[in-house]
Formats: sequence, C-alpha cells, structure tokens
Amino acid sequence: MTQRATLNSVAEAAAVSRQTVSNVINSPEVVSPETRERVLEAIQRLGYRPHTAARQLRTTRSQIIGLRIAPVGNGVSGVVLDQFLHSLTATAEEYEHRIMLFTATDDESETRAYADLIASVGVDAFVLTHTHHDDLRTRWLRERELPFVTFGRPWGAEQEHPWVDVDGARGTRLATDHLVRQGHRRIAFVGWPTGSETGDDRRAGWSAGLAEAGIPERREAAVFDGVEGGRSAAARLLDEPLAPTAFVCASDSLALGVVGELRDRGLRLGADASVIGFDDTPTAAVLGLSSVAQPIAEVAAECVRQLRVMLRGEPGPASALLPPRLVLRTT
Amino acid sequence: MTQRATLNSVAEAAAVSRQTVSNVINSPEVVSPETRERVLEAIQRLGYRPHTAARQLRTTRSQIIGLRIAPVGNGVSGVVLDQFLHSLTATAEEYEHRIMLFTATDDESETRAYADLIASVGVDAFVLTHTHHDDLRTRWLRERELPFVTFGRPWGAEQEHPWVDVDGARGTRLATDHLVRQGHRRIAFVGWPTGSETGDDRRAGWSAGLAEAGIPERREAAVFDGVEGGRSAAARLLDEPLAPTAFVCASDSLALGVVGELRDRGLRLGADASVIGFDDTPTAAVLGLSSVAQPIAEVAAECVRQLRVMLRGEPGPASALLPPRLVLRTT
DNA sequence: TACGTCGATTGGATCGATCAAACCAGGTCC
DNA sequence: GGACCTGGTTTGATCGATCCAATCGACGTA
Repeated sequence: MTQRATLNSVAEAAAVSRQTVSNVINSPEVVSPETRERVLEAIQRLGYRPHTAARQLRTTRSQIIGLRIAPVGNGVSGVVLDQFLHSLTATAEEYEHRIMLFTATDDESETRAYADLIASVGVDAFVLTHTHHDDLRTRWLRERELPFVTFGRPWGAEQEHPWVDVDGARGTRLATDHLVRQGHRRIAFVGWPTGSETGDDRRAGWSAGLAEAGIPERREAAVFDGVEGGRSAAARLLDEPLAPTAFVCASDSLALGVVGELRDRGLRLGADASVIGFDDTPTAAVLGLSSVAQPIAEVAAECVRQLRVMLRGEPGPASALLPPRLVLRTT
Repeated sequence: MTQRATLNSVAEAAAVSRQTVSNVINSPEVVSPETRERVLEAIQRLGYRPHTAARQLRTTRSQIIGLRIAPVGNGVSGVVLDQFLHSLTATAEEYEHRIMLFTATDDESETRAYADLIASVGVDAFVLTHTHHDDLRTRWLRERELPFVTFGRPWGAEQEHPWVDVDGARGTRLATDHLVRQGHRRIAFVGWPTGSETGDDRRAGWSAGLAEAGIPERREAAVFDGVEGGRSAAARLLDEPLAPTAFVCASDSLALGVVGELRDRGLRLGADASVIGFDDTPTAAVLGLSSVAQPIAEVAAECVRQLRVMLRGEPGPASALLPPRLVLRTT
C-alpha cells in the first residue's frame, strides 16, 4: 500500500506501454491474447484500479449519477424513496456507476444544483423523483440535452422524456377486484383532492374496477394525506346510510386513519370491514394492513438501464410503466 | 454554455495568469485587492466553477464522503437513517463536500468497498453507522489511518476513534422521569434481550430513573424488536398482579405493539396507561404516540465537523454524546 | 550604484488517465 | 520490388487544476 498503482506502474511490471494496459481495460479485443494475459496478471498482482478522476479529466465522463434527496416528509410513505435509494445504488454499482446526493428546496434551486454539479463534479446524469405538472426541472434538463430519467410520469404531457413509473391505477384496480371477489359491493375510495396526478390515477383504477363489476355507486372522500384525514373520511363515509364495507385508500397513512376509525367504532378489521392501503410501508406491515406494493427494485433497475442507453448516445429509450402487486395481510 | 469555463479562460478574460486565478480561489490573501476584484468579476461573468476532478488529480483530495446505505430494515426505525442521510448531505454541502453512496452486505464486503472507493474514486473519508462490538470496519480503517467518524459509540472500548452518538440512557431517563412526575409508580420497560449495546444503554436510563425516584421494583420484558414482540411483552406484564400503568420502550415498534395490546384490552392510552417509544418515527407521530427523539441534524453536523477537523490533519477531534429530547403527544 | 528584501505574479512540470497518430513487423497484390 | 494493408503496439499531446521555483518591480539600505 506504499504507493498507488497506476497505468504506468502496471505497464512497467508487464513490460508493455501504458496505452496497452489501457487497451486491456477498455478495449481488450485489440490486444493479443498473450499480452492481455500478462497485463491482467500484473493488474491483479499490483491491485490496480483505474483512477476515475484522471479518466474523467480526459473522457468527460464521471460515471456519477446525481440524485436529490428529499427532506423526510411527515408521512410514513417516505420509506418508499428510501428503498428506491438503496436499489438505485445497488443497481448502479453493478455497472460501475455511483450515486451522489444533493439537496434542494424547490424546483428552481434544484436546477441551480444541477448546473453546479455538472460544472464542478461533472455528473453524467440525474434521476428525478416527485415529478409534477409543469415541471421546471425536466424542461431545464431537456433544453440543455442532459441525460436524465424520472421516477414518475411527465404528467403535463407537454414534456417528452424518458421515465419510469408504477401503474397506480392498476394497483387500486387489483385492490378493488380483490375486494369484489371477496363479495364486497359497497367499496369506498379514500383519496386526495382532485388535481394531484398520482391521486387521480389511483382513483381511476378503483372506479374502473367498480364499473367492471357493474357497481354504479361511487362512495368516496377526498382529504389531505395523513392519518387524521383518513380517520375523518372514514367517519363521514360510515355515517352515511348503507355504510361501505371496504375501503381502498390512496396511501397507507389514509388507510391507517380508516383502520383507527373502524376500531373506535368497534368494527373488526377483516370480519366487519376490509381496508387496503397503498405503498406497502413498514408501518402497514407491522400493523397487519393489506397494501399495494410498488416494485421499487425494478423501478430502480429500469432507471439505470435507461440512463445507460442514453449515456451510450442511443436515441431515447422506451419509458416503462411497471405493475404493482397486492400484498394481502388481514384476511 | 458552448464551452466550459476553465482557469485558463478566466485568466485570459482577466488578463492575468491561471495561477493568479487559482490563488484568488484558494489563497485570496496573496493576491492584491485590485487584481482579486478583477478576477472575481471574470469568474462571475464566465460562470466559472473549479473542476473537482482536475483538482483532485493534483491534490489527491476529492471532497467526497462515502456512506454505506443499509438495506431498508423491516422495522419502522429505518427512517432515522433516512433523516440522517438528508442532514448529512445538507451539512456536507455547506462545506463543499459531497456524499457518495455505496452498498455492502456485511462488514467484510464493506471494507472491500472502502478499498475500492479509495482507489478508484479517491473518497476522502467515511461515515459509518451501526457500530457494534468487535467491529471489523473500524479496525480496518484505523490500521490504514483513513479518516472516518461513526454514528454510534465504539462499543467494544478496545477501539479508539472519533464518534458521535445519542445518549440513549438519557432518553429513557427523560421518559421515566416524566412518567414519575405524572404520578406513575409502576413503570415497566419493554426492551431487547441483553447483549445489544444500544438496548442495554436504553434500559440503564430507565433503571436509573426508577432508582432516583425510590422505586425498587423492576417490571420488564425483553423481546425481539417488532410490533409482535411489544404486544406479547405487554400481555405478559399486564397479566401479572399489580400491572404496570406506564411503559418505557426501547423502540417505536415495541411501543406500537404495547399500544395495540392495551387497546385490545380496552385500556385507553393516556387515561389508563402511558406509553413512550423511542426514535420518534413518523409512525409514532401519525399514531399520536409519545417518543424519545434523536437530534439527527445535530448528529450529522457533528459528524461533518469532526471529519473536517481530521481532514485538516489536526489530531483526533473530541467525540460527542448528544442528548435526545422527549416528544410528548398523548396526554 | 549595487544589492538584498519583499510582495505580487508568472511559467513549467505534474497528477493519471485517454486520444490520435505514428510506428513496425509480416503478409498480399500487381 | 514497391505500394498497400493490417493487427499489435508505442509515443506525444491533452484534459484542468495545483505545486514549486523563478521572475519582476519597487523600495530601502550600505
């Protein structure tokens, strides 16, 4: 460990030029098998690892992917992003890419952070989360033709760019279908006020499920995310004549509120009423709540795949809408 | 944006040599005020940002801090690390440092990752979490005299190194004292089996609190972490004669289990029994559970401070044991 | 006048890699 | 025999910064 192994020291050890060593690493096919073998042996023996900073200086490629880490929201669904972070790091590592974190307070400061990271660190690409209507960030990145993927669809539709997302409607549809199969007919939806793209999407799946089952009624409540919201929504719905027997919720937080209200009224989960949440958070898991799980590892893998396609300079890769799955816990 | 601004282009624009520009950035005091002003203006105008890879190549300093991102555990306390991650990134940014993530499956693979990151990326320092008895990683890093801090004390005590931690005993002590002031006398502790350093520490605070209050009995249960564990622990304790009226728990998961069991027995939280968890997770927040909160932002800031001291080459900085605070929710 | 000092600035070498072009057998083709 | 490939390898220049030694002009001093 006395001295770092460099291309030169390896070259000397293998009695070839540094360029040949470089070739062994970057385009092995141009090197004759015998020398290649000898060089590889030297690399092994000296424990040589290419120095990314030096490489970057010449190639202008850092192999670094930037990701903004969002402040931990008050909800319990923050874990989803945490899982995403882990999966993304793991997948990126398989391809010798690294994840670098940064913070930002809003869209505009985030674009400033992009500029900074590109100029100073030379970040190759970005992964964005929390896409929303009229997203400043995607516009900014597109204008500069910088590679990026979003975890979340380009909701405005005026923007075209590679993305990966989970089919929320399909998730609530799965939940609704399951409840229908269990014999439920009065299935309510507890969601957010219209206007939130993700929320509207999730509502659509429930609505379509009921339509398919030939159920005309639409019992629903729109509240802000949180346990209290879920609780009051449930209270309102349960007070109506012919109260619902099942609840499909747009989030685990809402579902927790519903469960709380049910419990307070002496209704047993599973026996008297069913509740299905969204995101399959650890909280849902520990409380035995059924929930729709997003395939986070697959989302991360797909993000990395798309970035790699773009970094190779190939045309815009196909975006992906992945199916969630239903995790059943209470019977 | 046609061409990247470099030291040379700035130098040309300001009609000085590149070294002078470099001096303006790195040791402004050696440059005369007039030229400094002129150079700063040129930097501003061209939007120059030093290229870290080039700098690193010469200085062998990358300004990058490595952090292993742990797979999301099954518990709800994973968020604590998530918060830590955010705070760490934010604090590091203030000092022009960056956080780079990596994964590892165990101590040994983590040390391999260190070696890799140092050789290829040239990471300056590491932040470790989840320290434990006989920690391979800290030994490995110390042997090579690499800068690092741990979030967590060096439990074995055979190891000496900079660390930051939260005083768990003080946290449970706060909780216990609060319950005593509320008039409780039968205060149980729900924790983990002995042998877990963190767990033993948290138990100690509770025990000391009771001693101070002159309460001899030690009602307690040791179970594995999780809601089920908390529930069964509560059941056992409540079945004994003279059941406890309050519970201090080693984690929010355990506390949630206790709350569940209380509810099942028709006992009202606050009125009939009090429960205090640990970690102040969002789950605790949404369910209205009191909990001991770790000062995560301060921990992160202290980690960065210590690393900076070490990177300046100064002798080992003083480690810090930070006090948690009690977050009261149910009355 | 010559010389040493000192603050401010400059020029060349260097970090470790890749790029681009040159080089060098040995063989093919007319 | 000379021109032309071709696969394998080497050499010199370069990316953008910092290190280090040298230079320069102004000034005080013998």
